[in-house]
Amino acid sequence: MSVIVRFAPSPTGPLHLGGARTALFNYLFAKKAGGKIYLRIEDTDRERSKPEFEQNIFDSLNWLGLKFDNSEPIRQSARSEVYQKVLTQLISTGAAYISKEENQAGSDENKRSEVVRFKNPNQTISFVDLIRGEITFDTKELGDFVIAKSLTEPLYHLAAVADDIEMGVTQVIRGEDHISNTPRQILLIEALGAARPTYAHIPLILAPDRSKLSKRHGAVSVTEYRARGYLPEALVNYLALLGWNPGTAEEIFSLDELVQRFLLAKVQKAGAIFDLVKLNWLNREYLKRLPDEILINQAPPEIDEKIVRKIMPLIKERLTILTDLKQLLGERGEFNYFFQPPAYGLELLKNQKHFKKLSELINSVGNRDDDFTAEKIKAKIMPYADQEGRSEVLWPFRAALTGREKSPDPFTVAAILGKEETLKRLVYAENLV
RNA sequence: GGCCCUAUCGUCUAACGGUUAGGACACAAGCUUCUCAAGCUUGGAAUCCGGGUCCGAUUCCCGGUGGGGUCACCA
Repeated sequence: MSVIVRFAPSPTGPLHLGGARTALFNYLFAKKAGGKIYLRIEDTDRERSKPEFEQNIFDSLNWLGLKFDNSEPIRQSARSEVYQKVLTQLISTGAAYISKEENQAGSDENKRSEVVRFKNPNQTISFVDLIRGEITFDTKELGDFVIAKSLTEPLYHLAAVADDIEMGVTQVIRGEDHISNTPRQILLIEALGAARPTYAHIPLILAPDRSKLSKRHGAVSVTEYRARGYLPEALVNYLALLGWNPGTAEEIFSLDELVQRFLLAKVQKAGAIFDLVKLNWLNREYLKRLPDEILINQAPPEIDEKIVRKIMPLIKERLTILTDLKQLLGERGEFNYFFQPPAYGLELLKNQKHFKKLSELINSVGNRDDDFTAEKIKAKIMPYADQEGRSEVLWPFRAALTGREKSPDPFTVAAILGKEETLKRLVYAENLV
C-alpha cells in the first residue's frame, strides 16, 4: 500500500517550530517511502481561524522548502457537506445522536441547546504507535463526546477522521499532545467502518524549563526565525536533529539527505529541549558554506561593495545569523573602520614611538595590489616587531588602523585598506596629541 | 487529581544483555602573529532510585520518584 500522510495545521496562529517539525517529519517519511504528503487546513473553528495565519503557514512551509502534493490545500471550511453526510450516516446507524443540552445557570452563553454526540461504546482501545509501541486506553471516561455543534458545524475529531478516511491517509504523524485524542478518533473510524491509519506520535519540543514550548518562551514562529536571519536549511537541519538522529556522528544534512536517512524508528520518545545555542552553531555552519555573492547582496546598498568583497573572509568568521551582517557593517558596527577613518583617543595607542618606522616599512612594500598583501606586509614588519617587542609595536599599529581594542590582525587590515590609507592612518597616529 | 507518555553528560544524543558508556553543542585550558574572530589540540562532565531476571544489566520486568501531555460545544 502506498504511503499517504498529511500535515494538518489549524490557522489560529503563525506556524510555530513544533508544527514545522511535524510537517518536516511527515515530509521526510512520505518522501522516503515514495508516498504523498498533503496539506490540510483545519479551519472548522471559524472564530479563531484567520486568513493571515493561513498565509503565514503557507509562506513558512514554502520558505522551509517543504512542498506538498496538493497544489491547493484542502480546507475543511469548504467541505461541510462531506461532514454533514458523515454525521447523517453516524446518526442513522445509531452511532451518534442529537443531544438536547440542559442550559445550566451560569454556563457558557455560547453553548447550544442541541449538539451532536457520539454514542460511546465504552470499549478499551489499543493501537500500536510507530514510535512508542502499544498504547491502551479505556474510553469509558470519555463519555458521549461532542462531535459537532450542528449538522453543518463539525468539530475537530469528526472532521479530521472524515478527511483522513477520504484522503486515504495511511500514517498519522503528529505531536505527542494528540495521543489522548487517538482513542476518540479510532472510535469514530470504527463506527464508520473504515480502516485505521497507523499512528506515530512524535515527542514535543520543550522550552528550557521542560514545559511545552510556547509563545511565553520567546520566539516560536518560523517567521520570527526567518526575520532574525536564520537560514531555512539550518532550521530544517536543527529541527530534524531535535528528536531524531541518523545513528551516526554526522549532523549536517540537506533536506534531500534527510529524506534518504530518515527513519521513524530512530525518533526519540522523550521531549527535547529547544537549544538556541546549537541552532546558532548550525546556522553558522550554513552561513560559512554560503557563496560570497549571496552575502554581498545582503549588505546594505550604501556600503562600498569592493570593500565588502575584500573583508568577506573576516565577516564570515563572525556571522551567526544573517542580520549580523548589517550589524558588522553598520555605522557603529565592528567593521566601520574599513569604511571611514577611526576616531580614538591617544591612550588606545599606548605609545607613538614606532609610527615613523612603521611608515617607512609600509612604504617599502610594493604598491601594486598583489604586492601590498598581508603576507608581504607581515614579512616587512615582523622582524622589527620581534626586535622591539611584538606587543610594543603591533598593538599601536593595529589600534591606529582600527581605533579598536579588538580587531583582526594589522597586516590583514592594512592590506584591505591599501597602502595609501594605511600610511594616512599611521601619520595621523604619529601626530596625535 | 484521573488517564496517557516518558527518563544516558548542562543541552541534543550513540551504545546485538558484555564498551575505559562514544559523538556534537556549550564550557575550560593550551597552541596558532599584539588584541579579537576562526581553526586545531587537550580536559572536566551522564546511565533518576529500589527491587527482580541473568554469569553479567544503560539495555529486559516490576515498583517508586521526577518530568511532560491531556482531560472544551479549540485544534
